[in-house]
Amino acid sequence: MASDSAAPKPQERVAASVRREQILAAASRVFGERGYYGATTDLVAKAAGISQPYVVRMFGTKENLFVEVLDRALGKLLVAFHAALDEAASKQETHDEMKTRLGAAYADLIGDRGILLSLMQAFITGHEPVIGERARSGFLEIYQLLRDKADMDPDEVVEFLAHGMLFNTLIAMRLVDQLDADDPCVPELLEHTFRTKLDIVVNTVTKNDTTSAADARKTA
Amino acid sequence: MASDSAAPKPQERVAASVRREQILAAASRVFGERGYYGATTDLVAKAAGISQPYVVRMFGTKENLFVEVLDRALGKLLVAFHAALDEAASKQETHDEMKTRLGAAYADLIGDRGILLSLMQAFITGHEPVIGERARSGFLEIYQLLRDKADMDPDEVVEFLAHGMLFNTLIAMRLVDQLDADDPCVPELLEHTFRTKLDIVVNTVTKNDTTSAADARKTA
DNA sequence: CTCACTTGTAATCATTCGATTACATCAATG
DNA sequence: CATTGATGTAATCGAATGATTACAAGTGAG
Repeated sequence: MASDSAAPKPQERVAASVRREQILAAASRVFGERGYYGATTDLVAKAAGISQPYVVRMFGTKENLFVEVLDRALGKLLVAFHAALDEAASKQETHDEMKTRLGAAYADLIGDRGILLSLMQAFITGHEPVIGERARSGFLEIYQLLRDKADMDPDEVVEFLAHGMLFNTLIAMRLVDQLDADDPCVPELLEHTFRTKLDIVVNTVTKNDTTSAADARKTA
Repeated sequence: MASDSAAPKPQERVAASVRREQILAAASRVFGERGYYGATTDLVAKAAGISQPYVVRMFGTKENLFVEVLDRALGKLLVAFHAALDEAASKQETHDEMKTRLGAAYADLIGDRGILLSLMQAFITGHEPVIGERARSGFLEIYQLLRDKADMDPDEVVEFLAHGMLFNTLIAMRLVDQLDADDPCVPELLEHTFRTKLDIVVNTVTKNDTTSAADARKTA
């Protein structure tokens, strides 16, 4: 214990632009898991493997950091949808095929953990002036994309969004790592919600947790 | 300032059982609006018109209070669904009529503000051991009720739950008091989501806010 | 080499928050 | 009336948290 003189501190210096991305990735996970209030700048710092003051200095305030995470998440979602639409158009798919493709694109976002959960956390923080405003405008942006670029009528869009919100909620609720519970309802509900994407969801969400990055660093 | 001798303190004593209900009602609003972490025992106390230590002594911990709010909300939801099912059965309604009735019962819960939002806040706090466990079991309880007592097959239940989650999300996002915004998408999205219940949602959610009870007390 | 800039942290501060303690005040009961 | 329990708060405490300051150490240009 006291004779631990081996590695006093690796102290590897990294370009600020790289650190910024690392912090945003860590913040996405932490905010997605604990929400705006429940997440602390120190948790983000530990998840990113750096000190808490660095996080604050890089983004000024916790609110700024959250907004940046939110903007990134929205951007990735919109890019994924645009890509799916382009793909569907290039293959001259039917309307239903395109909708399936959009749903798959949404589900695949789970691979980049934190995106959907950060969005969800932002949505239910509507009472915060800055965050709420950004969340609302972002949601409307998604709505308009689906309606205009995907030629969906309002009812179809609502349907699509509704399933997306259930998707997010079940993941946030952590029902996905209760697949082996004694209640047979769990797999039934999950299978009928996630369909062909269930394996992706379970495999990406069950693995790791918020503190994995910090733990790995400490262990190493 | 110093000559203020008019009303030093009304100090009306109320039975603890009544206070308990007042606190739970206030907590339901505060937790529903700000979530588990964002809500403070002092905000709840102010909304209930009492002191912060009283809130803590009555429920022991903030977590206990939240769980009790969650249990109440779940109970009210289940009661509302059971009532709707009984009503549908007594009138020998069709399957679709019953589903419409269930949807209406859900929407009417908005009248008791905080219920749906507290539930939603609990759902996305799945990482908290105690709250998460209760949220998951409650969600499964709802699922089973709809599947077994309402004779819905899993796909129908998922469909129903999905729309419920979008419902909750739009309210939490505060899109409902943006009806008069310049973006014509807002009324379109809201109308296609809330249908005939839009007026109820707008009228109950737009009015008042968390601090209304405390403000009224102070003003009086 | 040296100077200036970048990257990074330890230490600390002021606030906030949940919780505890001690105390006050009202009401019922004998 | 006096006693006792219920109702309620002021004061305060310790821990957590976002933010600030001061400082250390690496890096590249001239």
